[in-house]
Amino acid sequence: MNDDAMDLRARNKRATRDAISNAALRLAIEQGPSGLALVRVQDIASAAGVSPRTYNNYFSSREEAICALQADQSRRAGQALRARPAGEPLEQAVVAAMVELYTDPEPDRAGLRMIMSTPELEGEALKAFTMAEGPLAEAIAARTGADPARDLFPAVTAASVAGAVRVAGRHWLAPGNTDSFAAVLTRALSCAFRATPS
Amino acid sequence: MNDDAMDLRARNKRATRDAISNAALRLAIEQGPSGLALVRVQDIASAAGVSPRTYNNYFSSREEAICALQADQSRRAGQALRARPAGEPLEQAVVAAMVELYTDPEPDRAGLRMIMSTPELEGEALKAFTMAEGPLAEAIAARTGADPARDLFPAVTAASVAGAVRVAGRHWLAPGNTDSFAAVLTRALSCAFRATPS
DNA sequence: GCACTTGATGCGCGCCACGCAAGTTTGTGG
DNA sequence: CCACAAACTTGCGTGGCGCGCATCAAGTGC
Repeated sequence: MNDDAMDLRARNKRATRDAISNAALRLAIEQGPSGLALVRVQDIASAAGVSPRTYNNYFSSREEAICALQADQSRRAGQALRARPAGEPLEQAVVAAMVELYTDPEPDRAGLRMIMSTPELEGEALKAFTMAEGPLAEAIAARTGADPARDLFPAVTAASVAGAVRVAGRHWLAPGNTDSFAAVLTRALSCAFRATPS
Repeated sequence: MNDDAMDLRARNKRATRDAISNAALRLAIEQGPSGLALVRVQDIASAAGVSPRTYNNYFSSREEAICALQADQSRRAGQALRARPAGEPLEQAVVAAMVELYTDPEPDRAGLRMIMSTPELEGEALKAFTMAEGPLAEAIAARTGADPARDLFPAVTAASVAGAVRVAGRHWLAPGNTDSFAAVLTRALSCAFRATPS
């Protein structure tokens, strides 16, 4: 995962991929949620210094390219939870892991707003956040000794957590909100674990 | 919502829409998750007895057409919960509502498998299930007297419930499973409300 | 160095979403 | 009963896009 842990080929690949998704997100933000159709594949490719055909080797749709960074972050949810001390209670560990994962650094409002409140991106955005569920469920199962094949608890909890992250994002973007994302996220996760009014 | 509660125009529109989404889902199932690319817009349209252009007036992608029935079902989640007696405890009401909504009739294995385990449909499928969250959150807020603008609890709970439904579907489709969907769904929802190993 | 693997690019094809402008059906008021 | 207006369907044309295929260039292991 660290750069010097892979060969030149892999590093170049990752670099191009990052360049493309960064360019895609940046251009999308520039046009805003309403002008997404104006962001052409050609624009993304040339902004990333790459041919349109190459762009297409990495992503098979503009939506996927735009949401790729968010998806990559979500993929790290499992490892974030595993990084917590083994003795820590589940809820506490999950909250700490998610707060660390999603608030380092504090998310970019424009980017998150672009992803979360553009209708054409809704499907990809959901995929991006849902991407956390698999790894998270595995990490939860490992931590609690549950059997992922029989117990529904790990997968359901992972889904609840991912859902809480989404809801927290939406609430954080709402006009008039002044709290830090960490605070909102903590509140949302606490709801997910209690499922009772807070 | 009832057929005779709308004029001819509305009924015809709904009929066309249903014809298209049914045709889309049927054709997709026939080709299986691997052959989705073989289902052309032209095929869906002619199977539904409608022109390709008309198909496009109802849906803006094949994926959307295929998942439309699932999406419509999810949209009814709010009303399903509101139909429960007012005094009933939240968890009990939610479980009853979801079981009634999603197991009447028992879901079609081929259809659900098509939707839930076809990579190209992942985004639309997530949208379809997530579509339940908004109405559900409103119904939960109404039932508990929470303020949707300030309290995260309704939205987070709705997201947990929708997630549990998805997880239940995946588990129910898993090879070797013999339980009824109602049973799996009940178990999943109970996990969502407790967030502790069952 | 040299053969081999892997990624980047150009080209071309089939498909698709959608604006536009008829043509056709449905609902309404005289 | 009829004409008119609103709404739906359809055909056509256009701009993009996803992707297979063949080729070229860069990186890798011996």
